[in-house]
Amino acid sequence: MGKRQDIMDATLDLIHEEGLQSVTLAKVLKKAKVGWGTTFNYFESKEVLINEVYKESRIHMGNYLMQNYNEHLTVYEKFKILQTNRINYGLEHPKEFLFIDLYSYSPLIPASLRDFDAAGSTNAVQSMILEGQKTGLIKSIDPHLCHQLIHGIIHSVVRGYLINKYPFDDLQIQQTIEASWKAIQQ
Amino acid sequence: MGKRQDIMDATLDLIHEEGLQSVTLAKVLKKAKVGWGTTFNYFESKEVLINEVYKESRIHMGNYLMQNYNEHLTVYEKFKILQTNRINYGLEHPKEFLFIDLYSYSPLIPASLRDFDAAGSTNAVQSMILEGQKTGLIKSIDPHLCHQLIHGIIHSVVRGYLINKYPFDDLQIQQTIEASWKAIQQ
Amino acid sequence: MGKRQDIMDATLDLIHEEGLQSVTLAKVLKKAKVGWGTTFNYFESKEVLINEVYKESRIHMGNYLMQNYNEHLTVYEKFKILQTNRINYGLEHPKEFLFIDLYSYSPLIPASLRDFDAAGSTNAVQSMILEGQKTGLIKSIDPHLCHQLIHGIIHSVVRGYLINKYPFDDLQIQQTIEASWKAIQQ
Amino acid sequence: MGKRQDIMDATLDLIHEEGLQSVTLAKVLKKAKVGWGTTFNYFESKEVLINEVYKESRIHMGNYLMQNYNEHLTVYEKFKILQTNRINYGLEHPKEFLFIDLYSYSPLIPASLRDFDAAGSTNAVQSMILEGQKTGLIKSIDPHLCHQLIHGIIHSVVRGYLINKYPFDDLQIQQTIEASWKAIQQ
DNA sequence: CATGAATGAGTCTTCATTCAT
DNA sequence: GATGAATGAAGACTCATTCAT
Repeated sequence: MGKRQDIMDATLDLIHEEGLQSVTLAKVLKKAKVGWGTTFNYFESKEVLINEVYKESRIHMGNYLMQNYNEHLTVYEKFKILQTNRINYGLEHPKEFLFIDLYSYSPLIPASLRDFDAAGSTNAVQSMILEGQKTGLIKSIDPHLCHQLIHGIIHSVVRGYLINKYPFDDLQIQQTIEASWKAIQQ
Repeated sequence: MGKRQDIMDATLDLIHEEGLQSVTLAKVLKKAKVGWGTTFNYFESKEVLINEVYKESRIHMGNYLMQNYNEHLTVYEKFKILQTNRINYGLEHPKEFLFIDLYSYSPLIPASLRDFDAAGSTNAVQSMILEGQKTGLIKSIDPHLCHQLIHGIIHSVVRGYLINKYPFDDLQIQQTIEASWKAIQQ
Repeated sequence: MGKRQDIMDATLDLIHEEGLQSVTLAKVLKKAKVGWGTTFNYFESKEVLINEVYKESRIHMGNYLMQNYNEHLTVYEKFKILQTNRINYGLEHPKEFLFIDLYSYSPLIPASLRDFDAAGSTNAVQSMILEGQKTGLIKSIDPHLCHQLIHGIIHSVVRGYLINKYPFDDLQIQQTIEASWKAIQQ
Repeated sequence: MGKRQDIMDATLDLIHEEGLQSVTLAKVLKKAKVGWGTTFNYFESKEVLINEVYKESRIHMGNYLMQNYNEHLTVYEKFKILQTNRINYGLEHPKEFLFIDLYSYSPLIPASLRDFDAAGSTNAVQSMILEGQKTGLIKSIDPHLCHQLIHGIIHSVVRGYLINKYPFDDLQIQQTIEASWKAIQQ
């Protein structure tokens, strides 16, 4: 049971351990304990495999980001939940988090894949921003820029933690979320 | 004179156009219009070539970041200059900017190279943060975290612009710098 | 079945025809009618391939040298059998014989490979010499020198024949063996 | 002084230190402290250079072998002088001795070069054998075979010494010469 | 004469992909 | 479905040779 998943798991592990460019199918199938042919039964090429892993990670993260989120919360509550979820996702699932970050900006990624909105989380962030701007809570800056800004803070800070630059506990998490809120607050 | 530079320029161009992993020496030397042997006369391996390009870019950016900077400015002036310079560097030299961002977090980079402080700009940022925290202008958060935070905003926002997510003119630049200041302001 | 052996055979043929230094994998795999990848499925590098061919040749020769040999023969009978076998091996298997001679003295060979005693034939020669010296049949000279001496005669003479310097039939074989015996006889 | 000789000396040194196949012109000209162009001013190709080094070594050895030799000595005296000289040449000039041995049996050597009789030493050995056979001192075996036999003993034994298999002083030298004489003595 | 930058054919090696079993 | 032997295009790197100065 689960050869397909074994292959994807092994791929993500290898990306995390050795980096995307040094992942070879030979390593993947050795780690996943499957044969050459099996791999190609499930994924028609290496590229497809990588893209599937990315897609799965995006869906996984997308769902995670939407935890505790609902339409009826205040803007600030939405903001806090989305940012907290994003941080926690990075802390709990660093492999997926870093791979998404890396691959999203790689020239190899198909545009359609990069832009797809898993679980509607991108849309949630956008509408939270628009709502905040309408009510005067959030500064009137280009919503995409605003999105990139608060998103970028989280990724940068979590990435810095993951390569061991500094401690990152509850205190730092609060500070980071507050900083990102101040950054865009009216 | 100039073959060495031709090779490095061609390399950086190719990294920008096709991504680090799809840079092959064959493409580089074709673009630089030199022969195989020539490449190896100047760089003992492909790895060395990439590292040299990175180093040169870091030095270039380091010097750029220090423009108009001096010890006697106020904390806020220092902050503004360093952040503005970083943005402008990204806008004027996107190839170097993106490559530095990419390679700095790649598993291929030698640690010594990643951590070297070209032109003292890293140090300038650090001491600006410490000075601001001492005078109560900047929040008391881990200085490395603070550094990563304001650095990350710029990189994220410029990177977003460079892949055409939104317009990015004087207004947006001001907004970004202000946002990054608010993020860490006491 | 037999790709591995095809590759080794082609390698030995090429070494014999063109010399060790002009053996390229391209020639080997063309002669063996296999693809590039196949070669590396069986031998992790060219060096390993050469060493395997050497090892196989040494084992082959080692077994051949021990034909008709047993512990209970007289010293002279042992001597005659070992020397005759060595000559016949050279005549029947010139490719292996010359390659062993060549590679054994090459700086490329790993010491462990050079010194391994395939089929115990080296040991057999040594103990034959020691036994002969104890019974007074063979002169009291350093056993390794003695070994090198009688071994060297055979190799030199067979090698001379193989590059067509003179006829080499039963008569010459007898003369050579007798000469090598007289050389060390008390 | 003598760029040409510097190059040849460096070549022979390198052959001795690293083996014929790992000698590159780059190493030679670095060791000889000359430029690329200089090398090609004196030797039109690498092959020519190697052949010149071989030729020079052969002439050197040829002259050495003829030391103390003259037509009027007895057969045994001639034999002893020629064999002793050959051993001493090996001991005093191992680089040339081993290279000659190696290259003479390499498939790369031009036949004309292999067969040329520097200083007439080959001829001296041949006529010594013929004279000895005529007077009944030496066995009636093919003169070329006989030549190869006594030549081969020396090379094998000296080569064995040079790679440190056993001590080789006056005693062993005498034993070796005597052994080679017994081998062909009537 | 002496030099060394420039060259590219040739070498080993990697790795995604195919296909017969 | 599962397997892995066979493959060859494409990669980095070497090194003898040329030629302008």
